[in-house]
Amino acid sequence: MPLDVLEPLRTAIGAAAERTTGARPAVVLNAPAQPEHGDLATPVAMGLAKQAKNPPREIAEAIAADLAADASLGPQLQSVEVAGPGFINIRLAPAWFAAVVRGILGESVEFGAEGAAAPERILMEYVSANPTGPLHVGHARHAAYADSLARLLAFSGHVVDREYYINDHGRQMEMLGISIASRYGALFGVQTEIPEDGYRGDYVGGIAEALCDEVGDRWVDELDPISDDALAFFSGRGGELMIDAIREELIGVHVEFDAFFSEDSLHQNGRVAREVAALQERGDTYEDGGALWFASSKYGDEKDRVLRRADGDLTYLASDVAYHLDKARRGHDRLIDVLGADHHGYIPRLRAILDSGGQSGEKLEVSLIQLVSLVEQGEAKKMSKRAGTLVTMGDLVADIGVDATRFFLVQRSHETPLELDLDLAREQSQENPVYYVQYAHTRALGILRQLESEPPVDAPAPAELDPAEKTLLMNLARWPEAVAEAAEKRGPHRVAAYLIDLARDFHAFYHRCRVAGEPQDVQSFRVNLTRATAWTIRTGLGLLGVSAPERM
RNA sequence: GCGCCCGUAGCUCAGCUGGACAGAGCAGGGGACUUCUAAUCCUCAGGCCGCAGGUUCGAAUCCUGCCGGGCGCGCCA
Repeated sequence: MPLDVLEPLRTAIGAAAERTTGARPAVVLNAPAQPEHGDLATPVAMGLAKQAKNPPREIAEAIAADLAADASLGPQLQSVEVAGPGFINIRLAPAWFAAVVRGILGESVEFGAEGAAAPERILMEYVSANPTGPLHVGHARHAAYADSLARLLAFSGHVVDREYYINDHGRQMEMLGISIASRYGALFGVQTEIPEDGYRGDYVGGIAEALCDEVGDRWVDELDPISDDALAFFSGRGGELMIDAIREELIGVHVEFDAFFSEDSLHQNGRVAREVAALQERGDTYEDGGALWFASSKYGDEKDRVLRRADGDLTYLASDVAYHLDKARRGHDRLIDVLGADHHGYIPRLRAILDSGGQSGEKLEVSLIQLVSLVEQGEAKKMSKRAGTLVTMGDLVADIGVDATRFFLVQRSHETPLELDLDLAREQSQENPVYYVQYAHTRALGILRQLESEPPVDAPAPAELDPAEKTLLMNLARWPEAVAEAAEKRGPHRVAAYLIDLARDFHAFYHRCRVAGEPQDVQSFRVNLTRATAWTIRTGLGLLGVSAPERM
């Protein structure tokens, strides 16, 4: 069970409302911006005013009186007041705050974990870049977003499988093979042309050298013109090396997968052909203009789509029929595809595939990631694969580090285009919010290092609390809610925002409140508060794949 | 033309299943280090929350229309 420290209060308020008005409302509790509005406030009376046909203030007064008399809360409430149009403002006693800290530190499962209302088995697919070149900053955003979301969902109690779909079939792989073969030939003095849309990056030469180490001059005599066997070797083995490199690079930014699923394997083992045939048997296809069409509009797509071109080649969609049905049949409750925003129009046909195949299209959920653009010296940086001006994920990480890269990329909602100022990212390395959060963590550990012994978790509350202590604790109390919301809304950026908030409150607490050397009860409470904060920051950063250093 | 996303402080963006005077970081002004690390804190300044209507006791948040920007609408992948 997750610990939601506010839940008992919500329940008590709901019960009080029911006793006084007969209706049981959903209770919203907020920490007011104005300290004179108390520690917590609820607008619940305003919502009840209409159906109860009484002025909101009157209802609020009744609920407040009932609440104040609630024996189960007695020692934890300091005061209950009605203010404004009918807000109920609650001031909590030190005993409540002490109970919260105790709850956080003494919980049997991790604080804030397993908060999902209904745990699901979820299959996430993300990055899935062609193995024809290194990952660029767009992939980096996908990776940072999806990996953080996966961690978040798992933390919330879901079972998450992570998969990378390798687009290793078709023309672009041949291009890669030809490009590598050309560079391979050059190592032996054999000059061949790299086609117009071939790949020219340095990495191509690197792969050629690696393959040369593997097979020596085995293929030198089959390069001009290139033989089928040679092409198969250079595309196949080259793609494998490329995927290895991509996997390594992702591990470097703490992004790992449970499986790498090859598109080409679906063709090799006949799955694509079988699934297309099954589609035909179901009567969801037709021929027109020499092509085979998927009648996806039957399932809500805006128009039908080609499965097999007039020239006999299967389209990318045909692979997706096999792949998505395969995924859907593995028994997950939900499939999450993380795709670029330009794939928006692709969603209805994916759902159509599932519906046609007897799976539910509803199972599929797509997170669309908006574009990352780079700005350098005040101008949009033009990125082109052809011109070799692509900024790779590796470049970015080398520039600003893994922690800053991940935090930067996941700090903003995936639904909004991200403009990343390279100069700023470099220069601001020290000012980057990630350091702000990390520093709060090291500060907390610094305090704890001073101690000779740990205080008991159930240390009694001091008679009075500093406002900074209260603010910090109220924010800690929000953690389970923040996690649950971030998971439900598929928005890991909320965790980043929460952590910046928490770090700010902790820094303020640090400046106002000494910990070591205070009277016993004060010190014990503050130590426990510090422990709870350190734990929460470390956990939160972990959900973002960012480290929580002990010293900086 | 149709679909999706975005439009909030000088800049980059949070907040959007409606709640009390709109937030953060950066940039700008002024302060705070014999004290658990100043990678910090405090403070000041800075906003027709794109525009116009509507719903509501209450709208940055919901609805409609418009304006501006991005992306997509292939027998490409």
